[in-house]
Amino acid sequence: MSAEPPAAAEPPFEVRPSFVDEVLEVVDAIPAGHVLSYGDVAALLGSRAARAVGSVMRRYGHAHPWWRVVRSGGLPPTGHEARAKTHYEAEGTPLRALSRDPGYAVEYAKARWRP
DNA sequence: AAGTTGACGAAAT
DNA sequence: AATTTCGCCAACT
Repeated sequence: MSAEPPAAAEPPFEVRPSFVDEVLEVVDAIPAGHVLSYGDVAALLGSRAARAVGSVMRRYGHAHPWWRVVRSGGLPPTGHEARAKTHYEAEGTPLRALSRDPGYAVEYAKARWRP
């Protein structure tokens, strides 16, 4: 018998109908002076897709407080280091000087938003 | 339609 | 410590 066994295994997790909307909603909820990492945003959605969060932010984040989402360790978004620093100083986000890389980073342990 | 890329991240090498 | 590999999901080619 030849019938092909599709063996379609269903995902053990719920399928998110709109990952994009949920990402933007979380970002919009981060209070001024605080930050979340890309991975944290994904984790709040029950996912590990930190990269997908970055992809969403690049295309749709322009109308949202994109500077409140940082990389692991508090490094600002790639390609917008200087732009983000202006926002952090205006919001009083705790920063830390670095001797390398963009020259500064957010003090993630202090600035991290805990919902 | 299938593969590649990308504001990422942690673990393995 | 640096580079590579894998994971996740949307957008682009």
